[in-house]
This record gives sequence, C-alpha cells and structure tokens, in this order.
Amino acid sequence: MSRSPASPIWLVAGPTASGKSTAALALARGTGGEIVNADSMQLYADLGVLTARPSATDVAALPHHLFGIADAGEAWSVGSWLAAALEVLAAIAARGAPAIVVGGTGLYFRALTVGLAEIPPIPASVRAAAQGDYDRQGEAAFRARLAEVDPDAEARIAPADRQRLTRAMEVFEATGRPLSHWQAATRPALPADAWSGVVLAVPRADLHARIDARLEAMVAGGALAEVAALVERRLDPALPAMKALGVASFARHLAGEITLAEALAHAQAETRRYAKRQITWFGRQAADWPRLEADAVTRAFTA
RNA sequence: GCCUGGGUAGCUCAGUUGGUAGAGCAGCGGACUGAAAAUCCGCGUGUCGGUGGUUCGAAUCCGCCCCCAGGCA
Repeated sequence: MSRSPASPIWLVAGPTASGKSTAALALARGTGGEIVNADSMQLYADLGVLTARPSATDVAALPHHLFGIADAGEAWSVGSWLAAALEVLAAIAARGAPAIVVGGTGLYFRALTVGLAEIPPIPASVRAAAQGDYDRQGEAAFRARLAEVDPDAEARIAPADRQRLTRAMEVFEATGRPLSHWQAATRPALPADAWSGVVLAVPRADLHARIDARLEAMVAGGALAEVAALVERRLDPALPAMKALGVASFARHLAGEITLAEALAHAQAETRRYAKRQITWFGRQAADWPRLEADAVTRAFTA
C-alpha cells in the first residue's frame, strides 16, 4: 500500500475495558487521525451496547471506520477484516492522515503485523463435510487422518481443539495443500516500519472492577433490548455475532431461565475470563509493544 | 438466658468407623494463522472458628469460649 512518513499507523491494543476507545479518541482529536476498528464484535451493527462500540456522537465527531458495518447474519473473519482494514488504511494514507487502529482482537493485529496466510476461501460444502467427519469419526480417528496429510498441523493442535483440527482438514481438502504449508509462506500485511503499537495496561483488580461496572451500565443502557432484538432474528447460533459476550446469558434471562442478577454475574465472569485471555495473548504476541495507561497514549505517539 | 442446627478454599458445600482435606463455581497460568468476545490445555490457591484436652495421630472425640441462623423464653 502507498504511504508516507506523514501518515503513520498507530496500533492501540489492550484488554476489554482498559480505555482503548477513549485513548483512540484523544489521539484522533490531537492529531487529525482516523480511527479504524480492530474488534471482531464491534464490526456488527446489531451489537452496539453490548460491545461498547463508540457512541453515535463520537462517530459523528471524528472519522471512524469499520464500526457496526456488518450484519449479525454475516460471518466475518480475520481474513475479511484484514481485507477491509487494508482498504481503509490505504484510503486514510491517501488523505495523508494518521490511522489509529484500535481494538481488542489480538489476531487482527497479528494479521496486520505478522501476517495471515493467503489461503483461498473454503467452500461451505467442504467445511460442512469436515464437521460431519469429525462428528462421525471422533477426534482420534480424525486426527489420524489429518496426521497423514498434514503432520505438522496435527502435531501442534491441542487435544479436543475441534475448531483447529477441522480447519486444518478443510484447508487440505479444499486446496490440496496442507495448512502448515500455506502458513509457512505468511508475510506481514504492513511493512515493519509503517506502524507502531502500544498495549493499554490496567492493574488486574482495577480491570475487574471496570468490567463489572461496565456490564451493569450496559444493562442500564439497553443491553437487554439489544439482545431481545437479536434473538428475535432467530439467526444461526453458530454465527460469530451470536458468540458475543453476554448474548447467551442475557438471552437465557429473557427466556425466563435465569434471573437478571444471575445473567449479569455470568456475563461479568465471562468478560473477566476474556480479558485474561487477551492479556495472555498480548503478553506473548505484542511483548515488545510499550505498556501504557490510557491517558499516556497520545503523548507516546506524538512525542 | 435456654434449646437446636451450623462455622472447612474467594463463594456454595462434601468429608465414610480418628490416619494433617475435595467438588462445582470464581480465580490463576498458558497456547493461539479466516468462528479469535472463538477454540483449547494446565493449576486447589486451606492456621478445617478459637483454645485446652484425650490419642502414636483430631476437620472428625471431649471441655470451655466466640460467631451465624432458627426455635423457646
């Protein structure tokens, strides 16, 4: 993509509720930058409250990209996001503006900075066949088959990780090449000198308190109505948007299965666990990105 | 004040005829290449209310004390 030193790409990562959106807004305001979403769930229009997507006011005030642009009935992936993000980044660079990529989806940042194998789309029929095979054959037999065609992938996939086992098989069956071969050819989507990243850090106890408070605020702010509308659509429960934290819990409450207090407590717990996984991810995958408080981000990039 | 039941992990609880304790949830650590807010792997973190006693040995038996919940006054 075309770019110039005058249009840097800043990556702002961090666990949920660490203050990323606020930091991105301040940075955009101070630099004339444009904000690009790197959150797999804020992509979906149906989930505004529950994903803590930037408010309509903020979106109207400053350029925001890739927020709420997908329908919950669509299944976006890291690949579709990457293609969309690269297009947006090119447009921003063409305007000579800084880009601020902000979100909590570590894999998306990895796609940008480390790369994503350029594997062709896998036909739905092949995917369905792999799922069916797994169900019929069981893990042991399925693994044995995978080991014959892609021993490297099989060896590094953990026990019971059905998602990765079936993915590896799908790729081989659809392309005739092992997933591990495709992955070995991976190259970064962005040149190493085109971007710089930070990870927002908040002490764990504080983060938990913020998560708990935020979930309560979401309920007060219309999360239940949002979930009710989503449930009303009767979409395939396997769709990504249906996996957003809180959707299942609040749907169970709306169905009368559990109390609101139980649903809230469960959603809070799920979110805390998610934050822990994010912290683990960034700890390894973004080990050399500076750790900052939210209010130090602008200074760090503009110094 | 008396009677009864109960005090065991952060929470809810289990613990057989005495052999220094274990489940669920929470929590913690980790992996991660097109579902990634996904998927998966690993880890009990404990003055068993306190104190004295019986015993080779007490969460378990006995005494006293403290706390909680009911009941009777």
